[in-house]
Amino acid sequence: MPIILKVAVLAPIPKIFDYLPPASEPDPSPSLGVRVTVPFGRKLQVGIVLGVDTISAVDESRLRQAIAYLDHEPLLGAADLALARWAARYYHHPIGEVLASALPTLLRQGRPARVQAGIHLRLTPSGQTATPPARAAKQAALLSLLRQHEGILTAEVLSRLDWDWRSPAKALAAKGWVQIEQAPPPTLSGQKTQARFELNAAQRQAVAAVAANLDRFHAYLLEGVTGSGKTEVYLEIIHELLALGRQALVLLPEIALTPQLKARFQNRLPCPIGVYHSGLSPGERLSNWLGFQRGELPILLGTRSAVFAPMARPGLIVVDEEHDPSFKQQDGFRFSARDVAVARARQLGIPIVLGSATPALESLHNAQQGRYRLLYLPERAGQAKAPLLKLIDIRNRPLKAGLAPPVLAAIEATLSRTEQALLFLNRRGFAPVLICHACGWVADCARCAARLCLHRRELRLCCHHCGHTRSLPTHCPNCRAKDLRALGQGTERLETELSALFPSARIARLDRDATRRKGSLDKTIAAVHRGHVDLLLGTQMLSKGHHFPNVTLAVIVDADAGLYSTDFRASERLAQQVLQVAGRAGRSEKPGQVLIQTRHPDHPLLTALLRGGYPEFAKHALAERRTAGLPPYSYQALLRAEAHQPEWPERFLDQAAAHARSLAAEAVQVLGPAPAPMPRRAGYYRAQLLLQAERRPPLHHLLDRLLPYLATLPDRRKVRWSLDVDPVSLD
DNA sequence: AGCACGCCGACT
DNA sequence: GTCGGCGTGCTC
Repeated sequence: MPIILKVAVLAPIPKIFDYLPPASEPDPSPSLGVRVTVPFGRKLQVGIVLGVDTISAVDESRLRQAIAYLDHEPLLGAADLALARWAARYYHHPIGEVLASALPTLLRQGRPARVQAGIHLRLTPSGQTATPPARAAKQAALLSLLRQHEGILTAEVLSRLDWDWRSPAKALAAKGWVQIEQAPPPTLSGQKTQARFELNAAQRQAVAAVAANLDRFHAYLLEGVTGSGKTEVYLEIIHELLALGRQALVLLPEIALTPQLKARFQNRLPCPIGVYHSGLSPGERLSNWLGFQRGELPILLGTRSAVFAPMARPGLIVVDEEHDPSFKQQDGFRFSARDVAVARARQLGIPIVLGSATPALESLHNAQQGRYRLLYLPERAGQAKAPLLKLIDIRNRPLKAGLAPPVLAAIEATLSRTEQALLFLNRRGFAPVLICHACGWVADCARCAARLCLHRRELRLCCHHCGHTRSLPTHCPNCRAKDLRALGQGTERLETELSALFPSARIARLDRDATRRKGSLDKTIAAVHRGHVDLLLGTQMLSKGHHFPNVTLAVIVDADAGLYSTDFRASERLAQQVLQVAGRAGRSEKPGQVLIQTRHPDHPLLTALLRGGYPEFAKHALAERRTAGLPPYSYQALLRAEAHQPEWPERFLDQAAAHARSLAAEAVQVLGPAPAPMPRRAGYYRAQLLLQAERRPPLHHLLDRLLPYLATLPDRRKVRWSLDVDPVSLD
């Protein structure tokens, strides 16, 4: 009887391939989940052994022999493989790519599952007194860094440098000024943990609810306004789990949030804490992934790719800021880390806590349906008072810097109390439109159906969709007139105009442009904390995570874009952003005020938000969704296609739609195809087909049969197409 | 995804 | 007469 390996090659091929075991291995039958190198076409590939069998559908003469196993012990256990299979099926995505996203890059490339000792640099005595070489700037920089860091640069510090330190280090070593050493594996630092926090009644209840059921799957939605102490609840539950010897996986939407959460965890929990996100060096990612997989690290804090990290002793999954759209991957394998996390917890039989001040409407609906248990934290912990929301009707008001008189007065008053104000404007750049006042010409992107945005400091026009930039014209390319005008307002313009209105105020801006330089984000935030900033303005970067205790006024400069958008989720995002920004204000004993500028002060969603906060908003928004038959009252899948030729995407989707309609009972609506909301991007014409159903099974059943059909369409090669199950954005 | 094979235009 | 364009199809 031959032994046949069922191998998922780590490539986007929706197939499992059969191989004969490697010749070199004494034991031909490996554990499932080990990596194996196999000849694949003309190249070698890394794959995962998903099964061992004695028969193959492929003729035995065509089977090739695997080269070698890469692991003695499987990297992915039965549960991890089952999760990958589930995700591949649910998202209709090739299992090989699902598995690839479950592994750190080094393992994906076939490198050994071993933690490499990190390299560190040590200053030698002669190096301490050496004069830095004048002609080698990098060497001199390393020397001065070493002197700043008490003579030692660890692998962690070195990996954060954005220049190549290796050859200068070698040069310094050759001079005898520096020693290059292999660091021992990181050891447990002597932990001094803070006393446990005094929980309030709601927090205690939440902890008790979860702690009572640590041995089985249950999903909890922890809804608590900013400052109500959600983190303390996580910490307390994890504390209990650690006592049981179990592990916790904590997911965050963004890399930027990991350092502060790690610091809070470190302060309170007497154990090492691993971090896993794409900002780490490949070596660090590998070592933390392996540490968690082997059970040496009790806690792993990571972004969405961490959801697949194997757990040696599963205890708990936490998804913090669960409403955040960043949990949905927006290309390739389009999974929702939040939803995969729930599936994973269910499969492992452990609890999962989804935390947010502003839960996704999907999650609230799940709670209402009894699928999740709602844990509510109503009050702000400590003495902090909830900020007061107020709508500012800007219709027919004279605006300065885009701000109405009452807003300007509030800023003035805040400054005079030497408190800080925060302004949220979700549009970077100086102005979103450049128009010729003489002939009406508008600066358009050549490759997108979009306007170019004016960036005045750089004297450039930029496309925010494809990254294309060009220099700012001095006169109209159409009529040669010199009267080009900037329409609309971005953060750069707001900053300029604010500094004219408040000349003595110290103003800082937080957006992608202002924080492009490494470390400048931290610098700005530190300056705000030290009170060196009076007015802080920026995009959604502001609304994430950071606490600014002396901010007592927050201004939402433009709420209207979120109210009348083609995207049905825009208002949900607006409400979430308003409250997240509001959460930055008045955190300590100082009450905060939030002013929301709008031309629609009677809009029912805004008035609901003001009347009863997020819960009231959510009630109305959910009612709207139910009436319109939109998620969470229906389920969607979006088939997208794009091509350089304008007619191809729709032609391809027409065929897809025709087939879908022939397959679909009335249980699934086939909507479209239609041009995408942005019909051209980066030179590609884009169209989409929306499939919607009241229940999931018929939708997935349809997809199961539609996708193989698409693979046979001759026109599929004319387009780039992708399927997005549970899309969060329909563009 | 790679990577070949394969059949039609501008060059030594 | 060849080099090379990217359309088509396969990878156990």
